[in-house]
Amino acid sequence: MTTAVQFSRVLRQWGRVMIHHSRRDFMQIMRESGLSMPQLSLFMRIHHHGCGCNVSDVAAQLGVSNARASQMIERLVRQGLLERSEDPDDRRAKRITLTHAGEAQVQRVVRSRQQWLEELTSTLTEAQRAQISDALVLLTEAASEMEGFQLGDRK
Amino acid sequence: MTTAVQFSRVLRQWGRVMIHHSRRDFMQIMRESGLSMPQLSLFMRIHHHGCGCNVSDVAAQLGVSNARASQMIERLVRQGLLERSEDPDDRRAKRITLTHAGEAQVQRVVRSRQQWLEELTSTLTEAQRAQISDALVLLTEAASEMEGFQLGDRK
DNA sequence: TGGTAATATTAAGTTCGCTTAACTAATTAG
DNA sequence: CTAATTAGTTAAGCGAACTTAATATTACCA
Repeated sequence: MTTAVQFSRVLRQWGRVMIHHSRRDFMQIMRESGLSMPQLSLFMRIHHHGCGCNVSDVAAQLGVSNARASQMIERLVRQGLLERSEDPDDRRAKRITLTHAGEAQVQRVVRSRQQWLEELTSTLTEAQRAQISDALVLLTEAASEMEGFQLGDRK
Repeated sequence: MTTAVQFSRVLRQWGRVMIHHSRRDFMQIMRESGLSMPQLSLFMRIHHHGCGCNVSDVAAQLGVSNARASQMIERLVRQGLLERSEDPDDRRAKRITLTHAGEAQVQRVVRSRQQWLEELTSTLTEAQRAQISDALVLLTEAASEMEGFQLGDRK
């Protein structure tokens, strides 16, 4: 018998494990790269958002004034992690993109998560993987339907 | 057929959904309670750690000097969120614990996560729950074995 | 027992994050 | 075409975060 309470406890436990790891890796990379939490988060956002945010977008994402966003971007541009180019459609605006070096930082985060999950994968049998995979698809779809969370199959 | 690559992609997707929510709720509560990220994180740590950390523990957890930890704690004690008492075993040290009000802040975070998961639970059938539950137990145990992550069945 | 190490706090000073305000340049509206 | 708006940058300044150094108290050790 699986009561709703038991079920949600199992969900929470797995969530704890995931978040614990994710957080630890993230902070590790923060330290190693010398980037702050908002900075690295910003990189992840730009990466996932795809292409060009402008300065105002960045400010809104970070919950910060336009002036501050401009200052942060300025510093990161000087460090060679971000690139600032004119928006051809509106010459007042700037397109903010990751440089090769900036993208590399994002990849460190992505890879660290991937690595842990793949280690985990390797400890499971084929049958277990199939079972878990089906279950997680169910869950993810349920969550997605619950509030239109953007899944997106980005690469 | 479930290849390792496919499997780990499914895992990542669910992870993304979880972390996205967890993060959003956390920041919401930060804003509402007027606590900073390190402060609220600290509360979660103290809560999960069980009983009394001392000042040095807090400093280590936060990656900060002892002096700074002492200052932060001082402020939170004044706000009535933390309690500072003498360690009977070592009278140099102080035991840092959450007050009722501090624990209440932790509970806001805990409940917000719980609530989302329970909403999710309610959209699933009994059979689906059982299936997912089994799968997550497998996963959590695998992760636990992989590196002795402390599960702990607190309450 | 006397000296050294550990724990916590306080003081002083520095750095950093962030905001408001003023300014420039490009766009849109009347 | 002029006026108003919008995007971004720069400057000035406040306050919080953090550090080092000094101090007090307690524990350990030889």
